[in-house]
Amino acid sequence: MRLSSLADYAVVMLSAAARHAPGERLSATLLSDETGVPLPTAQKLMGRLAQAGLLASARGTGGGFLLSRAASAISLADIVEAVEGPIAMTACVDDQRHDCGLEGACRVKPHWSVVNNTIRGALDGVSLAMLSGASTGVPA
Amino acid sequence: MRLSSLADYAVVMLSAAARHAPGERLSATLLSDETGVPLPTAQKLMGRLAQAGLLASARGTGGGFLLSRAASAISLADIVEAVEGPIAMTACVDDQRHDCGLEGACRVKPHWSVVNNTIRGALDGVSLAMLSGASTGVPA
DNA sequence: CCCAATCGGATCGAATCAGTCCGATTGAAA
DNA sequence: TTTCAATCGGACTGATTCGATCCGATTGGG
Repeated sequence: MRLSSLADYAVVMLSAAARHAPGERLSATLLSDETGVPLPTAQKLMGRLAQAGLLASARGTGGGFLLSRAASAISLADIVEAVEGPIAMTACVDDQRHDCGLEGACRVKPHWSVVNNTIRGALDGVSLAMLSGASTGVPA
Repeated sequence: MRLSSLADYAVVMLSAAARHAPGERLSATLLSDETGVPLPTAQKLMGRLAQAGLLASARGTGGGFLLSRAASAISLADIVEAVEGPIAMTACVDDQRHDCGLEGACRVKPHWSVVNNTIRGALDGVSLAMLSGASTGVPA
C-alpha cells in the first residue's frame, strides 16, 4: 500500500515541469537540478513518461521534453500508471494473470474491483495542476 | 500501488474466519485448508494479525485464534495496516522518517496528505463483514 | 564533416518480500 | 504426576522486484 519511489519522483518532476511555460523545452538535467532527483534516475523516468505518452520527447542537441497535454488534463492516476503499470491492488483485479492459486471460488474477489475502482477514482480526481501548487513561482 | 500478497492472503483468511460462528476456535491449519493459503504462510500471517490485535490467540492443544472484534468492526484499512504497516503512500506522509533527500521546499508534499487520507478513507469504509459476503452469518 | 548534447536501452547492486523450518509453550490424557 | 501431542512464535534462507548507474544510439549545430 505504498507508492514506489519512482512514482513519487515522477510526480515531483512533472510538477516542476508544469511550473514552466507551456512549450518550453525541458531537459532531464534541468529538472534534475530543480527537483533534486538524481540525474540518471531522472533520465530513466522521463523516458518512461515519454513512452507512456505524457511527455513528448525530442532528441539531439537542444532536444528535450515537454508536456503532451495541459497540466489540468493529466491526473495522478495517469502518472502512477505510467510508472508502475496498471493500478491493480490484487492480482485478481488485473485482467490476464489468473494465477491466484487459491480456491477457484474466492469469495472476496468480486469485492476487490469495487475497492480498486474507488482508489483509482480518488487518484484520477487529482490533476497535475493541483499538485503543482496553483499559486507558486510568485516572487515576494 | 499494489497490495502485497501477504495482505491479500490476510483478507482472504480473515474473511473465511468471519464466516465461522463467533467464539469458535480457529486454527491456522483449518483456515489454511479452507482458503488454500500455504500453511506456513498462514501461520505467519495469523501471528502478525494477532500481534496487531485483530485476533486473540491461545496456545497449546486445542488452542487457536478468534476474531477480537465483530467482523463489522474490522475495516480493510485495519487489515492492511496490520500486515504492511502504516498506510503512507509516500515517505513524506509517514511521520518520522524525514529522509526525503529532495529539496526542503518540496511543493507537492502538502498535497500528499490529502490524497493519502482519501485512500485511507476508502479502505476504512470497507468492513470485513462486507468482504466476507454480505448475506452470510445472518440467519434466514 | 566533426563535435557536443541529449535520449534510449541494458546492466548491476540492494532492499524487501514471500516462503519455510525449528524451537517454546500449553493443555489434555494416561 | 508424567508424558505426549498439538499449536503458536520467532529466526532463517531464497527469490523477486525495485532503485540506481553506466554506456551506446541519435540528432542538431558549428
